[in-house]
Amino acid sequence: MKAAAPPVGELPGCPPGTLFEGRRALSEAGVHRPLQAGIAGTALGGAVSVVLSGGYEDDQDSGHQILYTGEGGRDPRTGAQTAHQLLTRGNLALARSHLLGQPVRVVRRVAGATYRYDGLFLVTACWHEVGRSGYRIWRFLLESEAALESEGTTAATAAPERHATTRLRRLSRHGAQVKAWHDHTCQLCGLRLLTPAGPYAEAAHIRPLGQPHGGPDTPENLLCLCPNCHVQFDLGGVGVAPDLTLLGRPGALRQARAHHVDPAQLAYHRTHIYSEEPGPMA
DNA sequence: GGGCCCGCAGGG
DNA sequence: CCCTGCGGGCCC
Repeated sequence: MKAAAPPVGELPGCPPGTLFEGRRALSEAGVHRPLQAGIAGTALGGAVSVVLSGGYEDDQDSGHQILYTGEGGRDPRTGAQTAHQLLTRGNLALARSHLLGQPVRVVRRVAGATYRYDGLFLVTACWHEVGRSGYRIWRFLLESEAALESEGTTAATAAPERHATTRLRRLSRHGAQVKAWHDHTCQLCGLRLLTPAGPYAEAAHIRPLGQPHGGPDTPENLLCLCPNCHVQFDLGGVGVAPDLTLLGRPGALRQARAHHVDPAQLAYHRTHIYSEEPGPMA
């Protein structure tokens, strides 16, 4: 008999705002089981809850948006980063939540040993960067589900489009042009996906638009991709080397005469989105 | 199923 | 500030 998967989402009798005295109480209520770790969950099932206790200087918390730093690689005595953070344990769990579009319970330490359950958040971005220490750290953007919903129902919102997954994808003004240059052929795998209404392709930003990445909406920052390659590219399973050969699979980036791809954006994707780590089910 | 390793505690 | 801690995921 396998242990029951930890419950995801809202817990009955525990609405946002519920207070807990100490980690023990949090644990016994099932809101956040571990007594010390900040991330709860499994490598396959994803993260189910996180605790923000202000331990990371780099974390930013603006209420509905939280920039969360992954775990590991720190000296337990000094807290200094002394090794790369790996996509394992809690970091992998959060990356799985991103992939699965699975909500994460967020708990904040509000004073002393008092913790407050603050509702469900989605992992809307997942990337890595090299910090001042010279070591790689993983970062996760958590956004309040409630805030995302009200954003979606606000008629005034412009370009952002959220699909079934939590990947934030925005429409490009130059998408049609880039697709035309490539005749709707995927630049990664060469597929030209046919439908009765015509060939289908997607315009994929190399360096994602908007925070935290801040990529430009220009043709030089776009690729013409099939839906499968688009997903894998956005989630870091495939990258493009400086010589335009592919990373993570055989092949090379297909080019069109009129379409200049900015090497700097490909470099950004390599150093922040693409990851060589094979993942739990490779 | 058992040990091992780990962490945004908590108190002294 | 330092050290003991405890449950849980995960690998053997």
